[in-house]
Amino acid sequence: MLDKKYNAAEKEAKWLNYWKEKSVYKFVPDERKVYSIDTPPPTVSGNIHIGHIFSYSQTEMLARYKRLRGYNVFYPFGFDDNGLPSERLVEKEQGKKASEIGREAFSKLCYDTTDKYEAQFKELFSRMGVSADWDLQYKTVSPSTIKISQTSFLDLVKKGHCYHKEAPALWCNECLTSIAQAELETKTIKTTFNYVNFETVETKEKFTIATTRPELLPAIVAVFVNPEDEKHKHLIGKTAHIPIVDVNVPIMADEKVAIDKGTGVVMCCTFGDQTDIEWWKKYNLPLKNIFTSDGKISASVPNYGGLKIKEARKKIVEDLQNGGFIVKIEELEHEVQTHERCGKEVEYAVMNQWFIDIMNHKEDFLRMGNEIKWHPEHMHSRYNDWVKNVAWDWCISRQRYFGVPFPVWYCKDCNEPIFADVEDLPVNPLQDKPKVTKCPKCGCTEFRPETDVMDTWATSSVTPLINMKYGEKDNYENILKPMSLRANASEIIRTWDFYTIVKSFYHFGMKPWENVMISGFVMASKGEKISKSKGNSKVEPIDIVNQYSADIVRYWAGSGRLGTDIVFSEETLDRGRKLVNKIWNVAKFIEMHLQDFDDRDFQNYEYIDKWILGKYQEMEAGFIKYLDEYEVGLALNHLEKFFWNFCDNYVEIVKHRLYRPEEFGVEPRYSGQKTVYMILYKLLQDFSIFFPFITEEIYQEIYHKEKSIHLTTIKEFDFNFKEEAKFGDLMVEIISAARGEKTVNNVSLKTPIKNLDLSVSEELKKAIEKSIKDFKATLFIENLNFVATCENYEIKKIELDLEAE
RNA sequence: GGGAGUUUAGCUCAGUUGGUAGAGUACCUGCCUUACAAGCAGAGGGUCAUAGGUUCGAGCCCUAUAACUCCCACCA
Repeated sequence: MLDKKYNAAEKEAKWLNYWKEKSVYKFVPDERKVYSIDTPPPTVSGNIHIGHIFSYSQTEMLARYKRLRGYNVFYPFGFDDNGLPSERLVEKEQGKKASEIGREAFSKLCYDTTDKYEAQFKELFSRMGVSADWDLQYKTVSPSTIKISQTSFLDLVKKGHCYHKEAPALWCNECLTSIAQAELETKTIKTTFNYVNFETVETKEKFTIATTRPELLPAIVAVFVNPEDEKHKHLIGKTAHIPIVDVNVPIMADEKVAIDKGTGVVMCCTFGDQTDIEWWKKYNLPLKNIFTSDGKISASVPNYGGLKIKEARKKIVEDLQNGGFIVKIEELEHEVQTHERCGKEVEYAVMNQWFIDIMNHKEDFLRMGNEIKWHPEHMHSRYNDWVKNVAWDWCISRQRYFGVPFPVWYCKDCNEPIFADVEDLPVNPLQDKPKVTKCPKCGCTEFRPETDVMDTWATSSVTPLINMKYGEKDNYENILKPMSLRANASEIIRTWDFYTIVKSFYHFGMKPWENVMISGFVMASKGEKISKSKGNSKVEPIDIVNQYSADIVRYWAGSGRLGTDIVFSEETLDRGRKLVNKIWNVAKFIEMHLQDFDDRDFQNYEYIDKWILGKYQEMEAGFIKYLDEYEVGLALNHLEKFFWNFCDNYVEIVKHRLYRPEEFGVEPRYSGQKTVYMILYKLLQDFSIFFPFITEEIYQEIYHKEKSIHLTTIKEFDFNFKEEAKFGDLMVEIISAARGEKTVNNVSLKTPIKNLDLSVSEELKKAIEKSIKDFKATLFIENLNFVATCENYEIKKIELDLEAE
């Protein structure tokens, strides 16, 4: 028998253990159709917050739904531990920079630290009942994933989609590495707009340029004006003399210059922004690299060498002012590009980097996006916007330590890259030697290893390959190409989703997944995002789970609409608590009445039983429809509504029949038993998606002691009880009205009704007559009188027996 | 500047093809009812952001506007 009170902590621990022991969620290929999920490997950021629970829960529920629908669900779990996020975490914990710790020691610290946090993450996700097959767990720096990343890299090199080139790249002088466009975050900052006078060499004519970055004056290589600019076009072709740094540069024309922005005259520096790079390439301008990699002015720059960028800015402005070159200085708020990992402004640096070709295949990536179904659909436009706007090839090399090494050496003499053989992977060029003994190009016998490592996303973008054990003998390539579902939050559409599509297209010429499901964010309060830096997550996930139980926290996590932000809400948790409690109580009630029940074929249902069976069938159709659209929250809502109707109306009606067969008959009682037996079974299945623990407890107690509810499948009813569903609802309305009459008279619902006079339609009258005993018993009616006919129904008189009190 | 989303009861949110506006919660009232007082029954509470338009009829469709959120582009 079910316990009087449900002890969530105890039962949840028990079932976690049971599922693990019985390998309930283990993926074993068989004849069933596979539903495969490409789970986002969470970044091991050292900070687990409530948002993690939210974003993984909806996917988790979908996995459970697909399992109930008979799919063989492939549901792996991974951790994204390589790369800059982990490095920054370690630097923060150690209070030292990676460069101060040393490459090897630092890498070891990274491994230890990520292991520690991974264990915490895994613990939390397990506690939440995530039904992943933990045997499929991976991390993005293990030998096997390094091997896959390196294989992917070599494949792209071989196919000509990945190249090594000295080119300007985005540079973070806080993290001391190049970064990719996708890692940029715009930030509004306050700065000054400085109007500086230049003059032409030829005519000594003064003209003004406006700049926010005067420290770039030593890097100036040209001045541009718009060819249509009446005020300035006469300057074109002349030479500008730059004050302070005392150099002469050509004045050139380009239609990209906005006449009404600033003064309409722009200085081109190598490099201040992306337009500079464009012009540099287009007009073949010289290169003046004035920044060091750690954010200072190069020693070679007179007067300003060695200063930090901001210091140099201040000093140059002072010098310009002293020289009388400043016309005016305006306060300005503008947006700058910062590195999302550290928030510092980015610069540009010309270095040898590995790039993956993006620009030549944008059309293909858009086509891939079109072939994928996006849920919700409008998230597709975020992908499209990004692909259309991306302006750089993807720089995948990072001048960091903790990541996947490039399987590459270079010839010491001619710099020819020497690639490892695929069969030798994984390799670490810092420790391993190339197979060849001399450079195939120049014959030199000495090599230097590539010291850069790959970008985090270069590895995260091969999760489908990791899942399919790409390159191994017994791989899942044929069942996971493409995978069924990718699920993640909207913020990483441009990184994780995009790069994965890029790689899948280059490797296989096809989309990586059939469906993409995008979740919203958890907001700390309305309009305020939970973020690591703000530390505004008010609750610790594990505390919440301990306080409410995993099932109840899942109720909150599952209640949002797909793609819509959610606020952490105790009210929602309370609602979940009530629901779970109700499920327990009604199960107890049903179990009590099933003690002598044996399940056999039965057709002769009572009218009101047909009503609830018909209602269930209606509900189930909608429930399935929502879930097929990935709308987990709406499905839950829909199910919940039916459930309360079942408890408050159906159970109240049928209970008299269940308690008193001597009065209502043995077969009508059986009809009720069979009905609650079937409906509870289905409710448990449906709720098992959201509440895997309590449903398992009830299921095993009442229905099956040997098998997990999570291994059952849904079989839809094929009743035809539409009419009963309709007239039953009308009866419930009448019952409700009669209850209301008792309530307004401040009497208990048990108070007998001496006379109930109804005017009803012929059809409703028939329906009531068919369920007359149930109807009268529910309301404690002594005399039910049909006094007239009308369209639906009308309650003519309710006479309560107040004496009976 | 371009794009996307949101705006419905005090609060959190549903509202499928256009047909009298919904749930939960909170507040108020009553009821210990052979599962559940963590419950049950009931009441009040809304100019569906604003302004136009289409339509016999608009929360829903069209146009414009506003506020909030997000993405992209803007470093001269």
